[in-house]
Amino acid sequence: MSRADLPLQSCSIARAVAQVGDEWTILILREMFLGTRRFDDFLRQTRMSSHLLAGRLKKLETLGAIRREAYSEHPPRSEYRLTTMGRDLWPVIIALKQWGDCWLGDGDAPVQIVHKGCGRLTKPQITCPDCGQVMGARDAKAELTESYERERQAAWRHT
Amino acid sequence: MSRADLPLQSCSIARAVAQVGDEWTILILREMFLGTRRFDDFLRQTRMSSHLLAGRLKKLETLGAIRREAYSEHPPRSEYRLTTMGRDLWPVIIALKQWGDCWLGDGDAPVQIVHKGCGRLTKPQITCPDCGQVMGARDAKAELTESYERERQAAWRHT
DNA sequence: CATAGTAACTTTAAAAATAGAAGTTAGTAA
DNA sequence: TTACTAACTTCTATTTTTAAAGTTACTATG
Repeated sequence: MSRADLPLQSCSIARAVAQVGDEWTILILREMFLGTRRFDDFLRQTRMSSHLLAGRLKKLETLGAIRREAYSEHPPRSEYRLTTMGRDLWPVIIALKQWGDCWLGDGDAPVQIVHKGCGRLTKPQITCPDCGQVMGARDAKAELTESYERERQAAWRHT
Repeated sequence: MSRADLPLQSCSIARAVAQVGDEWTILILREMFLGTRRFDDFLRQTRMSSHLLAGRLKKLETLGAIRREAYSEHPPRSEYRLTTMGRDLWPVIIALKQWGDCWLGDGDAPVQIVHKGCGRLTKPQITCPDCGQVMGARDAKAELTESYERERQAAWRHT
């Protein structure tokens, strides 16, 4: 299967990955959350090629995760901003950051998060909304819908 | 800059992305969290090419996120299992899943999460460990270390 | 007014990664 | 003996990415 078919899968992770699961898109999102809005600033901060940046921005815009807004007509200039859909990717970026800080870091994390609500430096964590406890991989069990279960077993059978 | 240079960046997100920020690695991790352990099962469930799967598993093993364990000597057969480092990527997968379910889903999520602690279906959320409140992008402010700030401003100047 | 500079891209060509198929190794099962 | 499985590796065609140069539409400087 090629990556082009990922959006068609019934797994929502596969679909998410098809849209934002590549190196450069994630770096663009990082920049967005750091406040970068302009083409050349994305270029400078990520050092990706302009060709790719243009393509990725277009893809994110088509998807609806960012929107382009003109800040000058003459000459034509525009900014890119996150939509609600795009802002909802924050947990993904934060999760990557924390993992990177923890397992690949060399000393201090270059970026720290301040919780505006309480004003403190914080390391956001995943919790269960029902009982409030912190959650990790071992506290969770995946439950598949019947149809998804069938789909996965079908893959097992005939190849 | 090419993707090969990502691991050298001082940003921990860039470093994380260099290791696990590609389509197929994320799908492999999804399978790991669903309990898949064997080469051919990864192949069947992700439908990636065996060439790529072999490469990605090797990379994850070298990194230390998974380990290979023989479950038979004759014939030689092995399983892949998450290490603690690998299990710590759970929040990344969960964040992608929730975003996918919310923004790209068509009806029911194919996978649901049960919190073993309280036994309930749950949608894990990000909270501030200090005050306990749920957090989103708008509740957070990024604070850069001085050296990282300087590094970013240097990119701005001379090109 | 000519030259330099900036922002936001697009085009091109060469290099690298991927996809799909076929092949390999070391067995077990009919 | 033939078929089949698990876990890969090799091969080639196609696609994607990289890096560099070019384009468009201006503004600023001497």
